[in-house]
Amino acid sequence: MIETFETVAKAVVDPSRVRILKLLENGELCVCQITAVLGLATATISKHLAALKVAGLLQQRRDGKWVYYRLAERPLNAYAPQFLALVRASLADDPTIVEDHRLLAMVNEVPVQALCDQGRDALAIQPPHPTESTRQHPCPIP
Amino acid sequence: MIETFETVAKAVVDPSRVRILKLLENGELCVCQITAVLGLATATISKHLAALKVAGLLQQRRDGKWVYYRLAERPLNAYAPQFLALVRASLADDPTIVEDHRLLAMVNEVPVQALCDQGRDALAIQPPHPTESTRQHPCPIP
DNA sequence: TTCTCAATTAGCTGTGCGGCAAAATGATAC
DNA sequence: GTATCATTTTGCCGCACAGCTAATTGAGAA
Repeated sequence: MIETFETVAKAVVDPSRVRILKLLENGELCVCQITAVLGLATATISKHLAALKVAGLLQQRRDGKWVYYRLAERPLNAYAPQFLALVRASLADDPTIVEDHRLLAMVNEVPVQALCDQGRDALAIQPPHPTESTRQHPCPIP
Repeated sequence: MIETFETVAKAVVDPSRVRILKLLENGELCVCQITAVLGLATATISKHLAALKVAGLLQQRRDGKWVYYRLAERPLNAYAPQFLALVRASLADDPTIVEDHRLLAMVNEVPVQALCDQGRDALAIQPPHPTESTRQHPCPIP
């Protein structure tokens, strides 16, 4: 009861886990995709994903050598849906979340294989949609 | 943004703080009343109350030498109302919460002054509404 | 079978925090 | 003014956990 509630609540306390949940609102993602966006060690991401899964917030699917995670669409415990709804209704305009989604858009332009090989570097050669924040200053100061 | 969210979420992670929130759903309570129900050190309760207040979940009122806390009825930050609603909709049948409410009923039978003087012992001499769990066994085994 | 490699697990370190006792605070009573 | 006393703050201890690197796992490729 209260232990289950605590487990789910704990999953939502950590900023990294909230960022993962917000990313997955757009659909399932491979572990290396999440890793590329968050910029943390693969082991750390994996541990977070395990915690979110235990809390009943995520589900898992294997495809070849990659593992995809998605938001749990079926209530795996009494509190998961309510917390998911709360997160979904929150933080859409948070700077970190916005930046994560921008990186996610870039990640989606790259084949998963490239991400697994090069990690975040796979994004560096992918500026086809320049935005205000990524656009180079015309006269960079040395 | 996400820091505020984290602060409120953190307040809901700890079981003791959830128990306090559930107690206050019935109306405001004095610090020593909460202490008597939870059975923790006064300093610990005070720290929890401060955290809940900082998170925008509680408000404070002084009456004589006692301080009363109540659920924040006006949104003090963007996420407090949603978390309060989630807690309110949860754990009504949790054993710990049920027991807390039973103790709260006993606490309400005792003047606040008695609680401050004797703490939880003030409840021992107050069995006017015997329940299954408090009723004495007719032939106590020595 | 053996090799490869994405993902997980194990082991470690530093930090955050819940619990308590003791000291400080501050409003009320005298 | 001083004393009392509910509450808060401080200082400390032990534990839980986020992060990392290194080792292990296990599914697909050869």
